[in-house]
Amino acid sequence: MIDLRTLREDPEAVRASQRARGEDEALVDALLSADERRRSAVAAADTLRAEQKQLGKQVGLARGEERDALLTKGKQLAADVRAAEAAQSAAEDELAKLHVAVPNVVHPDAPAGGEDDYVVLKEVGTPPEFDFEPVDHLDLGVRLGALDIERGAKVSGSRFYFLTGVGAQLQLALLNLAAAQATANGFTLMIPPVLVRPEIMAGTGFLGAHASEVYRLADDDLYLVGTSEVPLAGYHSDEILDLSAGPRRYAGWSSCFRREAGSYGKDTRGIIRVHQFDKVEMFVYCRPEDAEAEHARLLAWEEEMLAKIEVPYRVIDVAGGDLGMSAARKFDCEAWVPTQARYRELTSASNCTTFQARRLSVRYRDENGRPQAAATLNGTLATTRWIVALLENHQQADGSVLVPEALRPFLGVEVLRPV
RNA sequence: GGAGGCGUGGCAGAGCGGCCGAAUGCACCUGUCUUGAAAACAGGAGUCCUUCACGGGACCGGGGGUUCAAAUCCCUCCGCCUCCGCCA
Repeated sequence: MIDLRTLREDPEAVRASQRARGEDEALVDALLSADERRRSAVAAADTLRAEQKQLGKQVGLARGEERDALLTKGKQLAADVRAAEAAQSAAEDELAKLHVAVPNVVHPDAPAGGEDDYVVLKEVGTPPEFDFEPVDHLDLGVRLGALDIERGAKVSGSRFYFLTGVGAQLQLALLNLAAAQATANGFTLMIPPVLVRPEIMAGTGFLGAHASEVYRLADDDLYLVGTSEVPLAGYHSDEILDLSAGPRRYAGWSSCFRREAGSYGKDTRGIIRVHQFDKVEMFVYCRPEDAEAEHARLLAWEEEMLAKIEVPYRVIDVAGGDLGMSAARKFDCEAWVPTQARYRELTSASNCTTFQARRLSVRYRDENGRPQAAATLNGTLATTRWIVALLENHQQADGSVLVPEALRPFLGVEVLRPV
């Protein structure tokens, strides 16, 4: 949820944000007027309640005729209060409905526009030159005995796969490398639940426009998470955190589940886009004034990981229309995929400012001891998809794949060879 | 799956339908005392909404009901705990 105080003070900023996202500006004014109506409804109901409270005290003391008269008056007041409360609650519902529909206010420096309007912030490394025809990650994976898509489909359907032998080991090595880096940087490693309650899923902003992306277990009214961001954001919900010592940093290791609804025909080959994958994700709670600096740190940590697996990549500043509901700004790192001759997303670092925290009621005490909404951020350290970039960029003519130096201690071998 | 119990402030734990935002203890903060600390004593201290402010209102798991009036009575949902069974 956006901050209504900020909205009242500077509605134009929110309108500008809606424009940057390519969304409806009128929503802003509808929200403003709903806010106004709610506040007057609250004031009216408060006044009546105060009156009723006073009267109630008198009834307790009165006797005889006086008491009867007061009771009659009380009945009338009770009806008035009931009506005023109904009006208040209607106004509150209407406000809430509009409130949750407004996405986070886009950072003023984020590019406006849609998916293709990103800005490239930098490119690191150069795409490898092969003196042979490079093979894609699926063929490589099959030859290495690392990947079995056919049986994945047999057992679970399309977009499912088995990581087999060295494939499974490779993923563990990647995730362990990520977990080790996170731990070394002061993150608390977490293995969270991957099924969450509706209010947690809603609080993270995934039940809005992206609701169809989320698996739901109807019988139990639980949702399968698409990222450990969800349980980690819920971890401190309804709490007042002590952030005086700095940000709280968590690294969540979990399986992630995505329905990939509406992506028919996209990335159908291999493990680029799948229903289930594993990920180590950084998640941070901090004071709002520290969020932007923390966002830069998350990006730096992602780049540190990419450097360790030695693949060329670029960093993009994602445009407003492609941000998702909760993010104010998002930096993606995209690795070079040789057989596609283009960059593909490997990491994503979002600054959600106070948007998620306000929904989930995560607060901290400011220097005056007042509770305030905290800021939350998240960023990727490693996922199953990284295997794609790793295999393709480090392949050799004989079908073997060189293991990057940093990964060797975790994998135990220097080269993966065809079986 | 079956049986039972419980949900009150940071924690523990009281609470005849009106005088209960709520006793008491612990923890906490501020003073006094002390060279300093401890102890003792005095005081303070929840969250949310609303208001420029004074103030007003809401919150005793959630929702609904009874009543002039509900932490207290009724219904319902949710959560937690214990025991038995089953599974791993």
